Amino acid sequence: MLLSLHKLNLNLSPCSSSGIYLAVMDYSSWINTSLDLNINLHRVHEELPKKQVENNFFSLDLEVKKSSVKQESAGALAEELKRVSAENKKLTEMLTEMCENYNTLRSNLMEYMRKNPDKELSSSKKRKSASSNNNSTIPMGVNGTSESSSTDEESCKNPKEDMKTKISRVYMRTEASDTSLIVKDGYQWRKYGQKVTRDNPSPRAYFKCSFAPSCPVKKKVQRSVDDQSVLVATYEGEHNHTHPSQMEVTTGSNRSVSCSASLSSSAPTVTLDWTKSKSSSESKNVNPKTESPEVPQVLVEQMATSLTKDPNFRAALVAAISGKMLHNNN
DNA sequence: CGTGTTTGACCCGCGC
DNA sequence: GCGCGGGTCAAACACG
Repeated sequence: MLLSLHKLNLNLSPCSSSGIYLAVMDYSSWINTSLDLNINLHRVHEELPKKQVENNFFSLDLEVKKSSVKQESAGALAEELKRVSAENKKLTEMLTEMCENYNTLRSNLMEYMRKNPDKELSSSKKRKSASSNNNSTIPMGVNGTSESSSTDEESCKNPKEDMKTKISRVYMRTEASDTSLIVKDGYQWRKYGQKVTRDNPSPRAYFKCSFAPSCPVKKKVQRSVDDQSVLVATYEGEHNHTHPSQMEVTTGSNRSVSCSASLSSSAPTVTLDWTKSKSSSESKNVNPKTESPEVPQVLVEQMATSLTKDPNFRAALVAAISGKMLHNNN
């Protein structure tokens, strides 16, 4: 079980801002996965002698080794370890399969979107000269993040540019008290300006992709004039580079999970950054691996909270770690 | 010291 | 031509 926990290295990476819906879908599936894992964890927890497990975990000084564990119970533990390892292997395989399915689905979706880029545009073209803050219908996603179709209201002002740059808009619900204009989309942005516009008391922040000038993408982030808890991010252009988290994966670096070095690398990796605190500055999260970029922060925190609050999960973690220790001591 | 943010100044398009 | 407003620049500043 410990092994599978270590292998949880979430790779949800929409290639562009238009992938946020996808990320939401994926994440819900991962929630289900975690629930399954919890169920299994619970079983492990029940089947292991809790008291002994906790002793093993909290006394790190080889007392465990010296303690008078009878050979019978040691044998039972070894058997249990074997069983848990098998279960872990099975879970890892399930996880692998799930990730493969996810990747297949995602690539299919990307392919479809690439082949049908005009379908959404055509509908928006019917709208005529909407106001610059058209919030009449804000589609909210599961996690409060959503995206409207690419708008052409800017193209009315600048038709030439619209031929080259793709403009999309993303709405993201945040805490109204949160004054930071941060939209976590996974990419790294460099803020280059901020303005208070006439039609909205909230300041508008201007960002460039940190890969600029090679990557021409810009984004503007401003709170909705109607609902201060909604951030409106307007993206201009398309990234001409891979997603930072994908780059991490492709380069094969794996720095995030300290205990995973000894594990086989066949399984997909999921990184849930539980240590990440609310940062006041998006760009300070320079480590794309720990950023869990396209994963909504709230969701991550909820998952982390639910897991860490779950006594079964904690006990199972204790069991797994102590099991590992025992295994190493043998 | 390098990198990113802040913020006032500047540029430019648009309407009058 | 002038003023307004949105967008960008770049020096100063903050931070690790």
